[in-house]
Amino acid sequence: MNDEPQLTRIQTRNRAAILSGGLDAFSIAGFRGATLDQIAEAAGLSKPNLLYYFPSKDAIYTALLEHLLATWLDPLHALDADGDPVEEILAYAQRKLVMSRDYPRESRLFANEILAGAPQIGAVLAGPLRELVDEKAVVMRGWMDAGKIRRTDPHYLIFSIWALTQHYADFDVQVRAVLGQADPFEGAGRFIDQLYRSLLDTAHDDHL
Amino acid sequence: MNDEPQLTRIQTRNRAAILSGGLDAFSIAGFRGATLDQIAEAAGLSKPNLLYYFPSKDAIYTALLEHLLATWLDPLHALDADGDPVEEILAYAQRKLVMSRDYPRESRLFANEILAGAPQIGAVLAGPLRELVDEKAVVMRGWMDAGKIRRTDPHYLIFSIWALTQHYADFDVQVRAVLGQADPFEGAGRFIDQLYRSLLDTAHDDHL
DNA sequence: TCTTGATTTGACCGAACGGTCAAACAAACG
DNA sequence: CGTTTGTTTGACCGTTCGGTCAAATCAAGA
Repeated sequence: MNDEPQLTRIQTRNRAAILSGGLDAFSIAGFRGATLDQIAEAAGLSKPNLLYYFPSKDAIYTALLEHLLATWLDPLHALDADGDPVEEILAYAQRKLVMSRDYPRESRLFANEILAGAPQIGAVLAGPLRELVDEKAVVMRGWMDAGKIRRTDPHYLIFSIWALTQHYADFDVQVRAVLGQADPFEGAGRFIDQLYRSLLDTAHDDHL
Repeated sequence: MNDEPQLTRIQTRNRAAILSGGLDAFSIAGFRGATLDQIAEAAGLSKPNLLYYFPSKDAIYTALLEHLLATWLDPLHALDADGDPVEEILAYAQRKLVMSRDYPRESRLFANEILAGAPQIGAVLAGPLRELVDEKAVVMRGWMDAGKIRRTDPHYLIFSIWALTQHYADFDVQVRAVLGQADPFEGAGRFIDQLYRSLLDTAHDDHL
């Protein structure tokens, strides 16, 4: 049942350090561009010691992707069919934006994997991810049929939320270069709110 | 004046093949992840022959980025302060989307460079790009002051267009995995149109 | 035709790569 | 304390990396 039966303190500490170092390296340079020496230095370990805890570079990368995927879809999962439609979608977008703010390395790791053609997680995209998206698309279509939000394509709506929120993690360097020093996430949150409210709210144009 | 005074047919053909092969390799794996052997094979040349036309891996990468930057900002440049505000912004978004459809490798090359921290084009982002964005933000603010489009933050509006359009090039694999086989760009164009029309149009809620 | 310059390549270089291994070292526990 | 298990590392291996070079080949004009 339990994959990791007993871990010593040292194992827990060093495995975490390796995963953090690997996240640093892979999220910047991708799988092929990152090196074990970089990861070892970031983790504060020697390269052979690193390979004492993980059998290969691949294993570190796979562990990171698995851990990522385990939480990456939570915000969409939490979209509640019984909640207020506009507020549910807005809250989903805000959750995704918070993830971009708090876990930018994870977002960039994901982006690098997709850019490389999703060699590791391609099956997840075409399987569980697609099913989840389709399920939530049905929910949204129900809201549209009920006249609670304006009619639009639910799949592209979800894509737009992914794009808008992950942009602030993946293209952080560009955003900050254009905006100057300020923290972009507050303004981004406000804009995204306004954008989807004006798209989804039926109060504005329908029965006035 | 002219950087490349005379190029033989062979030089023209082989330089183009190398740049295309480099674009393939760098856009998938990033600068560090791509190898000269990959580029040489994609270009149909031997590695030493490749280095006869370009002095180094860096030179290929730099040439690609320079060529990219020369055209990357054209769609935003074309945003006309004297045109119809809503249609200008919509047309800009559509131009960017067409670039994602027709030049996905260039978009992914750019994405990889930014993800890596923009080591080569950081100065361009903080310089010419920022100035261009600020200039167009002033134009948009003028439109808002004149009541021609709804008031919002011009910088985040531009970011949102970048995010929404480049997403379909950079995350193409993911989009196609979720949608199935279909071509995503037609639907994306429709959605983006609807999205920005509902955000920007003042006809709906203001003076009704 | 011959010659000259442009092009191509096999062989090679030192460095960096992912990974191995035996030996040294530290921690826990009786 | 000694022993046993867990941990760390220096030295090393084969491969791949970016890049070099002299020699071979090709193209084109006199």
